[in-house]
Amino acid sequence: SDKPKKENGYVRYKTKKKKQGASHNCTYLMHSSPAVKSEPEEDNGFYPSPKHNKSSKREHDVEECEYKPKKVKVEHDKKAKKRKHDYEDDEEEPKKKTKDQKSTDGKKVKKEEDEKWKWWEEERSTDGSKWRFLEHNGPVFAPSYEPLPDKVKFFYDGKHMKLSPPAEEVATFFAKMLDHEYSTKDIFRKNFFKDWRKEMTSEEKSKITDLNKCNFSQMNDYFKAQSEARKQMTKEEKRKIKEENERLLQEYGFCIMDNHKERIGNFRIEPPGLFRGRGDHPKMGMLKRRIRPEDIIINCSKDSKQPKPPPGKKWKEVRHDNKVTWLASWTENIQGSIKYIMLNPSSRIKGEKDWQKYETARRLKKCVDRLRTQYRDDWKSKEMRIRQRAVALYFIDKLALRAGNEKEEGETADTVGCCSLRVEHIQLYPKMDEQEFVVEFDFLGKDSIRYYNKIPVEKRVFKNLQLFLENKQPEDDLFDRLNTSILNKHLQELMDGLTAKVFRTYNASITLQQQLKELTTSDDSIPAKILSYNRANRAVAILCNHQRAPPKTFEKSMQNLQTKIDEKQIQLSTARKQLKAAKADHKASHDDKSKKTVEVKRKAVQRIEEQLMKLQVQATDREENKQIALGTSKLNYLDPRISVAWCKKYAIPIEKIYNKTQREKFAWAIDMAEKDYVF
DNA sequence: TGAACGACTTGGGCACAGCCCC
DNA sequence: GGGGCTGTGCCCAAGTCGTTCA
Repeated sequence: SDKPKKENGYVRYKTKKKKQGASHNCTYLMHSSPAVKSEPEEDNGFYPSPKHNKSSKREHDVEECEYKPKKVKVEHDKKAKKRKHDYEDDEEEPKKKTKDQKSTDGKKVKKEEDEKWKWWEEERSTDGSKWRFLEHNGPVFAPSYEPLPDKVKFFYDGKHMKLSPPAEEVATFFAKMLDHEYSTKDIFRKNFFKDWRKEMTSEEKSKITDLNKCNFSQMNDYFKAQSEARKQMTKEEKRKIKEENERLLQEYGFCIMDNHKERIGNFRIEPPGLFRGRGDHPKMGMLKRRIRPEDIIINCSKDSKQPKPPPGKKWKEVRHDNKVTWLASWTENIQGSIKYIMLNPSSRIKGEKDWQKYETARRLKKCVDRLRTQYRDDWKSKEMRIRQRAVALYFIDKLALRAGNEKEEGETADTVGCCSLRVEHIQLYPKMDEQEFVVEFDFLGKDSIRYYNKIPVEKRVFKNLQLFLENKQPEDDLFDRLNTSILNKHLQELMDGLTAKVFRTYNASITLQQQLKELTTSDDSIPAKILSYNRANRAVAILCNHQRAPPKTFEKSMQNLQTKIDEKQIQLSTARKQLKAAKADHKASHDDKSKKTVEVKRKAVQRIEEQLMKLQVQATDREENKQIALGTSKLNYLDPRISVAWCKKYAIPIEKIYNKTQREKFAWAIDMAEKDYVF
């Protein structure tokens, strides 16, 4: 029997939660489960197909000669030397930079030169330091508050009331959000009002006691008018603003890191405002306070020119920690977490990490079969904790679920991942729609995005889930003997650097590679091939549950596209008739002029056919993409070398797949991947 | 040992620049 | 030249995971 011997007083691992856990469960399963026939590996599109597993000689060769930092951390030097060697055959090793890195002359490093900088061909330090030299100008602060003009009035209980500047500023935050659904939510209003009162003078506090009696409509109208005025600005005014932004970017948007001018990702400090959490966030509406220089910790080299705080102000601290990558940080007041200013994804420091991430996923590819065999075995373990770990890992692998850290109740929206799933999030169906052992998942994941899925699982998984659910309440943890720390510790033992999230990267990338192989036809036109690429990308986005709200203009834009298609079809039929007539004319006359006309008409038909096909492909793509966000997987989960190789193999310009920013981020991959690259 | 902290990646929404079409 | 649409980049919230603290 699958029934365990029950044991009380087990240790709970979920310590952060205040909720009571399941009343009891067992630590050891004293009776082994009946032998369950091992089911064949299902081909659900997530696992590599048997064909894929048997990597061909060619694939093997490619992998052997590639840029593969097997142990990225410890063999960085060797890797770099090997790469250097790899490049010697076909490419000149980049010239060594000779600038004095300790000099602020580094600023003079030309942008053009840096755009071409191939950091991936250089050796990196192995001592854990992230940089040797770092110089920057500090962050840009939010503009200070400008009081409203006198004509813009605030009313309380129907009477005009002049607010003190601090109270007025916070009131404007709310006034700006009147048209947003947020401002109607009880929690939002309650939190806002509580924090707003803290900014009021004692007189204001005694008068303003009910948010429902506050009238912000004049403020709201004022900001709408301002926004409208911005849209109506003359070209000259717009140009001036653009120039000012460019000046700020040039002054604060770059830093010098190890001799190279690097773009900073977010050099502006977040302005004050009302916190807008996602989903049912208990803190929505709270006041995000203004960040001042006294709140900022600056990180830079000891020997660099330190950023100057605004006149009369001081930084909280200036430190020189080269074990971290951030340039400045501050603590925000809502969650008490630290916010950072860091480099742009195109920077060396981010690129290296990204590259390393995909190399770890590729290492997983090599041992994933062994891991799968092991967790299947573990489904039969005598220990409950091992069974839970194995079933959770199966979900993470098969469904690309996130790890699911514990969260403090009442601090954030109630969302879960794999390890934090609760009984109420799954339903078991021994039989459903002709399928056996179906598990229905329904929960809110990251960003309160709903995850809903019904999947048939292996019998042993199903039986285990039934066991985990025994004697539990809906709000109890499904995996009460497991948390992400335990899971990751286990994974670390199985493969160096392996964590739950590596499975997501691995499954995403391998799915893209398989789908591209399956969907691409050499004879297809470029738009058709791009449709195939987007479909492969889409398969990954669906796997990772990357959803988006359908764009507000979706229906209209589809309609427009359909109108264009209809018009094009009419155009095509006219062109075809003309071609037919021209052919008949030529048949009768047999002269050169009519022959030429036939050619012209034939070309016209061809051109219109192509245009029509392009529009139809576009419509299909857009329709299929209605609620799917491709960006996240493209940017974070898909080894860019797969896409680059695909482009090279099918002669697709890389610009069709990656826009400018993406090309900058993936410069390393674009440079190194050849058409025969295999993930 | 578990909680808290810190550093970093991942994520969807939205404003707006810029392009296209009339 | 103007209006509308779309893609891009920014914004900043919300995750993951390793380290430090008590």
